[in-house]
Amino acid sequence: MSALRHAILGLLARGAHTGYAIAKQMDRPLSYFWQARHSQIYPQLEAMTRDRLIEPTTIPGPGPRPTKEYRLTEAGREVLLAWLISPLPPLQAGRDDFQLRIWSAWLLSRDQVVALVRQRRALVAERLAEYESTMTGVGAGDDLSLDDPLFAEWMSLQAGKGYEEHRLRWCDQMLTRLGANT
Amino acid sequence: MSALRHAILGLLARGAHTGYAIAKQMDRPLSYFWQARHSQIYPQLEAMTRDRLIEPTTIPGPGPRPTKEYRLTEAGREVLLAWLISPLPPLQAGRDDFQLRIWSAWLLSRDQVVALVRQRRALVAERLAEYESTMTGVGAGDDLSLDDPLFAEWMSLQAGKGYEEHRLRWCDQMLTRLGANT
DNA sequence: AAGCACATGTAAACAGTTACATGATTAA
DNA sequence: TTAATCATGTAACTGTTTACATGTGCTT
Repeated sequence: MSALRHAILGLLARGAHTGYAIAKQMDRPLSYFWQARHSQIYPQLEAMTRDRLIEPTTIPGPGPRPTKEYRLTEAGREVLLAWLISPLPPLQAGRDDFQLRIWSAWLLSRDQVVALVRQRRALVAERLAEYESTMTGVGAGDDLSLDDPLFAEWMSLQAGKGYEEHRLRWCDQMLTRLGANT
Repeated sequence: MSALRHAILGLLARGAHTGYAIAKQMDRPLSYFWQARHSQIYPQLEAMTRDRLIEPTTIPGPGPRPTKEYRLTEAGREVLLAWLISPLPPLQAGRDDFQLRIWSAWLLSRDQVVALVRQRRALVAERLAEYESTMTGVGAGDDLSLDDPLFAEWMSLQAGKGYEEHRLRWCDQMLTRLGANT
């Protein structure tokens, strides 16, 4: 199951959409959602229909081909739910599976969301510790010369560490909002 | 010119490396650098050699095939520098061109780094404004029910907004360190 | 009448992952 | 002697982008 499938399932769980509407949501990268072009989405909708995760109904619309509105099948909803509560993959660069799951967190119970965020928090804390131990080896930033490769590395590490700190704070904020202690 | 090429050029600007050493650096995602597997790197090194951006010298080493150490050519250095000072592409999801450039910022003058970070800051500030205007439409988070899709959207938007705030703070920190006012 | 948003698709190229394949050197 | 690390490559597959292709309905 690819991330794109999960993104589409997450969108359709909120209601029926045409391929065009899905493509429009995924075309602009705001709100931390998945990004994809319509040329990727239309074939994927075909494949998901074949796999009985979604089903189309033809509705009136413009253009040379029939306009189709897709909705989740029961199997589709089950696949989405199973993915939401499966163990998180390790942190990786680029596209973020966890962030995609959060978009569908409204389908889960409070306890399930808390468990998901706690898993995330553990992974982020681990990564943050790696950053901190790496950074003791690089130096203080103020002591480094601008034309020293270590200065550039320090800048990169500052960015990476700040990023993980943000993600950790977010987890803690959400756990507080959910009424769970960190 | 693909991002992978720029990543390899940035690494080789710091000194000669074997394909294996490059692959090792790029295999672990720490320090905000580019991620790639050796299966992507070896063919790319071939292609870059053909394009005269890098050149190999055979050195003694283990295994059935010759061990090659690559270094930048003058043309390679020029391509790297030209990329570093070219206008930043728009913010996109996933892999981050700017973060990759920062890794090679030690090759630039103070003024060039300041210009680069200011460009970034402008793009991030623009995005942050988009987040803020979107979030007024969603609501307060505390008022929303956990099983409301808007609650999940609020969580996503909180994460995205916090991310942009982090990037903005990073720009300001770096500009201060560089002795430039925001 | 021109231009834009709606709407769906395909083709070709490029990027990236996983798995296969080989073998020397070094340390436990 | 067994295992890890060094070292380089290819093949098959999956994912993503860019460009091509078509035509309606609404607004200016």
